[in-house]
Amino acid sequence: MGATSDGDRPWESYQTVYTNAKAGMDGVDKEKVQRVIYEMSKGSKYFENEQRKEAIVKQRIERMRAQCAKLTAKDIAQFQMIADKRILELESSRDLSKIWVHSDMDAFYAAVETLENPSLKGKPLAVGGKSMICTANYEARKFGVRAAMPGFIALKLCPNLVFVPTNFDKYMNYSEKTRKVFRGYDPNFIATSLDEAYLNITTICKDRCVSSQEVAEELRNAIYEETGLTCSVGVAPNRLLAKVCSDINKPNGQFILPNERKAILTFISSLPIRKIGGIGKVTEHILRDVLGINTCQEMLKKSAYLCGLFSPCSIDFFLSVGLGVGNTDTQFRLRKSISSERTFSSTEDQSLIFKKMEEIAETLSNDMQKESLFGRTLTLKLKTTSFEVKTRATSLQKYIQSKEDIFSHATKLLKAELPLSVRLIGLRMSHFCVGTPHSADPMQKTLSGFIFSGGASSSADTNADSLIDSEICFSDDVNDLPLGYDHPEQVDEKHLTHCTGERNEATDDRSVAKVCFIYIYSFYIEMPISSCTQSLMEGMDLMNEEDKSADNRALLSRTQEEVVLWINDYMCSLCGCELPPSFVEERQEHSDYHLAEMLQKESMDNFGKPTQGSNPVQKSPCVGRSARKRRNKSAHNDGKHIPIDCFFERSKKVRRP
DNA sequence: GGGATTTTATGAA
DNA sequence: TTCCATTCATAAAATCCC
Repeated sequence: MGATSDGDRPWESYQTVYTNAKAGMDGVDKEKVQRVIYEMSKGSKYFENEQRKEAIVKQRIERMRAQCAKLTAKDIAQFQMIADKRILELESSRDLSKIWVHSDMDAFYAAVETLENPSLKGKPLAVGGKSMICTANYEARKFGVRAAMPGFIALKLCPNLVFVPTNFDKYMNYSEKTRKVFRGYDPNFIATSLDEAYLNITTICKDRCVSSQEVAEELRNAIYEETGLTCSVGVAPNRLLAKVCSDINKPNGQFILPNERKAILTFISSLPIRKIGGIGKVTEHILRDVLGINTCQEMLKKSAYLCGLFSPCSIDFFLSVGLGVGNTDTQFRLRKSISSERTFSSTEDQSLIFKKMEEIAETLSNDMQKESLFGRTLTLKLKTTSFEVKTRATSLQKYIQSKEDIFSHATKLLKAELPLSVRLIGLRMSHFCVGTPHSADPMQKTLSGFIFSGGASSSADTNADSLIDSEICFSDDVNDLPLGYDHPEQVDEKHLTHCTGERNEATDDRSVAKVCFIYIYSFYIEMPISSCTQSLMEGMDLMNEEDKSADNRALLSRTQEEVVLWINDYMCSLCGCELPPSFVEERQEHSDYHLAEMLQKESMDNFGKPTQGSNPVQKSPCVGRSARKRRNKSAHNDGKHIPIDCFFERSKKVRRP
């Protein structure tokens, strides 16, 4: 098959992400672009690695073809039944009641640069460096220049190309202006990047009795008035389709897909699969070369084969694409990892490699401090001189954040890989502990909620484990310990005996919670436990017996009331942090955070005792978790959500009919 | 053997 | 003359460990 014309036109087989057509590239001489990219790349280490990866994909395609060929008529009939059943289920989940908008700024970074420097107007412009371009304006796109293309190739395609370095502060500033406008149409809008967002305009349309077309026009005008920049929008009954629609009349245009099943199916029928978010170079290649699928509608025609080849998750995604069914609810995602990586000229010099890694550890640590994040899984990423990517990960006993901790654990990972010739080093932290609004675990009990609601959760989780599983944990840094203690173990022991009399296996979660609360309280106000234990313990015990003394009521209400006021029902009055109304748990936790802050401040006022160092609350008292196994790891996956980018080959252990 | 963790691959902006 | 980024999410496969 494929290897036909490689002799005459070798560039035709060299496909990269940026050889795919994008908005504004209609009149481009694709063959010329492809040839230039090939000529510039040929023979490089990068090129060789791309060929290696391409060969792996080809093998995969061959494997899948063989798998298809083995299917008997009976197999296919069986898979067709499974597919039809799933199609019916997905069809019945079709929701046409919502109106979604996808807004996408036109050549955002380039447009901002031109707005601030009008002399750039009309010139082909690329934002980014010599090694990589972030965005190209429409003048540059006529030459085949586009995002994710290395600068030196772009310059070859367009010798008059003007380069402007990126300036993210500037883009963030303009992005915030657009978000101000979005908020007026949907306070819970979903921002997916600096220049893209999804808005649910169902309510706006209904309340104001206007069509989605009018709202879309108004929105684009409002964005232009606020920023001086143009955007394109797509309107559709779900996010998957809205995203496709926003690309149709780019730039400075809009496309409305009505909320009618027939219109959607017509729209989908001829739509190339590559237009769908989540289907990239490899998936397109596989679907085309294995099953001959080019359009979304063909997903349904080949549904039996899809069921025979892919995982349930991928099948759901592909069939949804065929039906034009997509997500219609507003769901918020919390950060799951944070990373930093740098590319440099290849080196084998080990002292230099460690020096680079130390710099990255510092950057990462600083970024984590900005968001008060502590993580327990550290991943080292290496890209060798031959462009091969390796990752090495380790999960730790405690949560870390400091540069020293990150660097020392990364060093262990790196040492095992030496000797090495690398061009990139990266570090990533994940598995965060709670402590700030942005790192909240949705399953996490809130501090006040846990203590004052009696602590016990639904059913099984009613012993001291809940504290460990809830990831309330403490620093093992001697400097962070309460006065009079110098070892974390000593603290645990002293606290438990001091507060409960003796360490008791039968300790219920409520008393553990009390101990924990007193610990945290004493920790925050930096006072010996003995000075604050008595009254607090009494207070909580009395409350338990429903004693309604004024003091206890005060303590209770202080903890349960909303400490935070939400401006416009969106922004925290105390710190400006933004949390939409639907972030119920996160808001409660955020409130707890400020409560702890207030308790600390109050204690300073009362006792006139200055705190040492920076704000202890800010320090997020974490770290030091028991080695015990975690349970209910993925409890929040309800199985209904279809991730947009799950489309992998079905594993070997696939069930046969 | 099965759950947890690690590694690789894909995709998006 | 040089010569292909960074950050994040997620799924599947591979491996580890009890």
